[in-house]
Amino acid sequence: MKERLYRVTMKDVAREAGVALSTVSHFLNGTAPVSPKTRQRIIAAIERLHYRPDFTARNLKKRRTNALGLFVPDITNPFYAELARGVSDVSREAGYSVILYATSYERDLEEDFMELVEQHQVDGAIISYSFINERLWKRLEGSGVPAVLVDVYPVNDLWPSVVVDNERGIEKALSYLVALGHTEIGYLSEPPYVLSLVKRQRAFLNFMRRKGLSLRDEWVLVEKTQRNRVEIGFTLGKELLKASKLPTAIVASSDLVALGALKAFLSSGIHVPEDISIVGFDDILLASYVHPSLTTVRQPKYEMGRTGVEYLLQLLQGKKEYPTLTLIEPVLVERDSCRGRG
Amino acid sequence: MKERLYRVTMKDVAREAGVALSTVSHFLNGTAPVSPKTRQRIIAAIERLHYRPDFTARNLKKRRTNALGLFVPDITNPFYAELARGVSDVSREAGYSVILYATSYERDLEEDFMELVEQHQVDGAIISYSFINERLWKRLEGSGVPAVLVDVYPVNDLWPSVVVDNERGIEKALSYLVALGHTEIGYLSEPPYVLSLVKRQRAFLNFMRRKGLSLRDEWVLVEKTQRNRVEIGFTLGKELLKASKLPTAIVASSDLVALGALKAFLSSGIHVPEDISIVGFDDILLASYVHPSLTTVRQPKYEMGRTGVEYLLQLLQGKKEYPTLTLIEPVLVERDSCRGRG
DNA sequence: TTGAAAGCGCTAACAG
DNA sequence: CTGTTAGCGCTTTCAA
Repeated sequence: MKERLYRVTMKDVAREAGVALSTVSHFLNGTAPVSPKTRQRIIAAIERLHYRPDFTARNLKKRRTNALGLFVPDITNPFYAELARGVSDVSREAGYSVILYATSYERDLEEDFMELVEQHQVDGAIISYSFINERLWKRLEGSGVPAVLVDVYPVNDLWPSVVVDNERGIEKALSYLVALGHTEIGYLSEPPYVLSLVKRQRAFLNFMRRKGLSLRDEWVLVEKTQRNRVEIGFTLGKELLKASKLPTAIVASSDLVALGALKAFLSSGIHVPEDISIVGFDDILLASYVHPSLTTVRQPKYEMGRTGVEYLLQLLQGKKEYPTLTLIEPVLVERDSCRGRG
Repeated sequence: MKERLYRVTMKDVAREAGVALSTVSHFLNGTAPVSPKTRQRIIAAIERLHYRPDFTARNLKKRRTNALGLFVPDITNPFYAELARGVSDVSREAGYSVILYATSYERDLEEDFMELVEQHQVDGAIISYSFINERLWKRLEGSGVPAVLVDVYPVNDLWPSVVVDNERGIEKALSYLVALGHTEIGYLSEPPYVLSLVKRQRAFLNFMRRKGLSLRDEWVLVEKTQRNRVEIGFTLGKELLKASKLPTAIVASSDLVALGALKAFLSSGIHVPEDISIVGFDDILLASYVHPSLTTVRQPKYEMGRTGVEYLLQLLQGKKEYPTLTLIEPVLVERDSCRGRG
């Protein structure tokens, strides 16, 4: 074992203060009343010795880790970054550390994460990543570690799930476009590798059929391969421009895809919103700062992160006063990327 | 203490395998040779019992935590998100967890972070946040916890520091603009609350003076209050438009500020790059996806994160084979936000 | 090669 | 109110 600086322990404090070890512990944890005099002596001793409790020891005794694991596909995606902020804030308020697990969409990191969980390196997990693999969910379940799903639909009734109402979001976007007079509407999507994306796409198709709006194959473009979201949007946008006829508006599966498409249009001399209107999904910070600023369906990411952790904290206390599925109402944020038709 | 599922411990494995506790440990850690037969029995027992070592106990014994602390001002800032990815990847490769500490620029979280460190909840720290407060550096120093600075200039010679060569970056940007024929150049900056930003601003002024280029007060706009970077850029951009005469080009202190300024210009009918050229700093992912795409000075954020952790891992092993200050060479990335003059 | 035993620093009965 | 004591699950001498 490596040489280390001498560590001040509770034992030292007890000796210095002339009291028993347990008295110090009781004082520190408030688990038993301590007389004012001993209290003073303990405080003085702690001060003098610069004592700091050792969390590892405390955690071993209490059979916990004081940490929560956050599992996201990509921390550089602003959606997850905002989510992480919400998670981080509430966790800290509750005295927990958050261990970041960002996969960069690499499959084998899922296994690493399960190791982390099974080795009890976290007390609970916030999962914002849909395991395609059913086996991993089972493994997580088997670990006995409490978990919450954020932006992931329920997979069992053990874990609460917090997701935005994706269908509603798409419907709001489409209703808005229709109200503006649009009838020829396209849909650009990243690979629908999670249920949220599947639902958005399905909601789009359903709405269009229900309203009897034309639905062309060349207007519904769904990327197959997993890669940078903006690049996907750019490629799909360029692709759309090859259509025999352009739709007058498009809905994108996410803001990043919308930004990519926007760039594709502008760089091809297509004006937004004059020639084509765009609605995004998520409302990342940058949506309001591109030109034209992006009209989009807002997901309250920060709040979703907060809510997720709040549920998790309840789970950790053995309570369970929340629904299995919490559907968050999305909000349409009107900006400058859409224009009326006729 | 709360009721918990029964935990399989090494003791159980030992009993199941019919060997001593320490033999199992030796096998698991390779600290002593184990005969093939006992090896088999142990493996079988582990398998049968679904045993997973408990890290808390191991850590207590080894006097470590197996975690690294990452301290950044704002995880939703793409610069730090990319950095975090680099940090996260290397840490995990080395078997460490990374604890995310994102402050959202709140001052009191610095104290929280110091608590984390002093309570030995991390084995080392990656600091990407300049404490204004000298006291906090001293406190970190006093904790004895190894640290590295990333995007923060050295504060002592205990901790290695990895920063981009900010002066060179600004000079590259300006040389580029000058080569394009620009002589009237402005500078928009977020609050220079860290040395990197001070250096950029200073480098700008020095370069301009050295080249004998005109330097107007109304072209050098530096925000005073800490807030959203893009909003700052937007405000400053609008502000610049009030100048008696517009510069033909501007350099921004960061891409986010540049994006805000770009938006301000475009929304005021000023064309980029026709009317004014813009150079950013950082090269965040989105720089290439706005329209026009942003010419910028690239900081290799991911690599800086990696390098920082690599140094930290060395520190943790007691080695120290690196310079106190590692200056990373910035790269000018030409895109579409600049145009030649005359 | 294997095992017994002494803790790592702290909490929590339990007794006084 | 204060002290004694038995571990939490694991690593690591030290002996056998």
